Amino acid sequence: MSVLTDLKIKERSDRKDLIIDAAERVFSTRPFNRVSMREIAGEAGIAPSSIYTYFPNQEALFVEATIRDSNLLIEEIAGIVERTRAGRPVLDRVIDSFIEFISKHDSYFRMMVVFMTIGSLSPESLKRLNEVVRRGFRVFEAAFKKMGYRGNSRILAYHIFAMLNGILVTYRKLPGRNDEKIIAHMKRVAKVFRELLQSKIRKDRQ
Amino acid sequence: MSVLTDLKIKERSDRKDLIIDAAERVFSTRPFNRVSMREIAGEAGIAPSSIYTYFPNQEALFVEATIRDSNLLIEEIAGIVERTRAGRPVLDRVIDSFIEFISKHDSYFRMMVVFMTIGSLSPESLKRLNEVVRRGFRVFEAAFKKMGYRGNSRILAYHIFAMLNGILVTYRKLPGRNDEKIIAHMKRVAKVFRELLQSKIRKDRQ
DNA sequence: TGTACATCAGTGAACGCGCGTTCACTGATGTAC
DNA sequence: TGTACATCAGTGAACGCGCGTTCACTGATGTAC
Repeated sequence: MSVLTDLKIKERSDRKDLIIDAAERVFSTRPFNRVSMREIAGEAGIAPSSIYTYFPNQEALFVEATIRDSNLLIEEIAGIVERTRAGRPVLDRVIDSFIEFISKHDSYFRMMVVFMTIGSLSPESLKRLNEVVRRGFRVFEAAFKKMGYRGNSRILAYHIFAMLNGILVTYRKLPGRNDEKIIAHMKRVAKVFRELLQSKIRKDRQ
Repeated sequence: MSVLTDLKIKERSDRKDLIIDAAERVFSTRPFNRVSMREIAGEAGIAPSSIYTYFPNQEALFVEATIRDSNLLIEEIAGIVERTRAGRPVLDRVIDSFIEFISKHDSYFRMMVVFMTIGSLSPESLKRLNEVVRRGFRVFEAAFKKMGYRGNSRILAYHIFAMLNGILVTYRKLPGRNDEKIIAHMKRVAKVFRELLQSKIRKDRQ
């Protein structure tokens, strides 16, 4: 019985993933005010009403998608921080990976911005999203420690997270440039922070 | 005849302002997916159709509102940079003023984010908004020069603008804190950048 | 092995709603003689 | 000063549309005997 139940749960989660995949494809091809349950259902090849078998409403679907992608991103960054040996340029790698991930997962980023800007989420959703963000902070802190920063790395984590978000919001849609150029530009702008921080760390060591 | 024409133009611009004022009041009290032409008209005390006497469509109204506020903000920052004597902490003042302005003009910020995220503006609107952003960069550059920074102040301007945007997007709606605390938090996080930059300027001077 | 029944993912049609925008019109104001 | 006409800001009703969500149902699959 337990085996069967497990199978059921697995199946259910597979189907949820399928719907989330479709939602992301829609999110990354339409302006977000055009993303509708009908559109998502069409992309997934099911009836709009079927979505409600797996998600209680639209917000829950978007939140679940965001959390799924956040976990991917956090794992990727955590892996980089872990694998980088002391003395190697961990922050550059973290910055590059963050910017590349979000450029590749446009849908994820747009959902994030919607949540941050709308500010009318259910308490349950808010709680889940906040938990993810806090885990993200911890990974950034680990990176600063690895760089040899001895000051308050919590506020640095607040700073870099917001700074990277800002660069993505601000330059994601530079008119008249292709994606590659835009990504290069974003990385260059983000590394201003890394250079300043490194210069400070060296100075403090003296 | 010219005098009368001038009066007409003045009147027209006054009425546009009136509608923009109403739009901003609506924008700052409703989540932005609830901001409608009907709602704005109601707030302005006119019929929805009357808005179309002054603005060709919704996008044009939002763009005009954004540009009006941007000019206010840029003038404020430019004034601060101009009035601050050399050696005084110009960047702290600029940061504080930026964060306070945008916290006070929530509607402005939300429109900005919508534009940056949607990416489906008409070329005309895009051009006008870009022109404003470029003027903003120039003001930031002036501030860095005033601080005695001798390096590439253009990329610093790109950086600080995006960083401030990011801080506002990310922390504007921290759950469980009042506005005052949130503003203080944002200023603290933004000043990480100022501290690092100042440390670098001092080091370069040695 | 065959039959009756239970479960439940998935459906299609519909509900009620609010949206941006258009358009024929009204009525106040200004102009010409 | 009085009358006919032109202008045009502002209106109310309507257009067509797409939205999130609900619900009575179907039909495939699994279970019990």
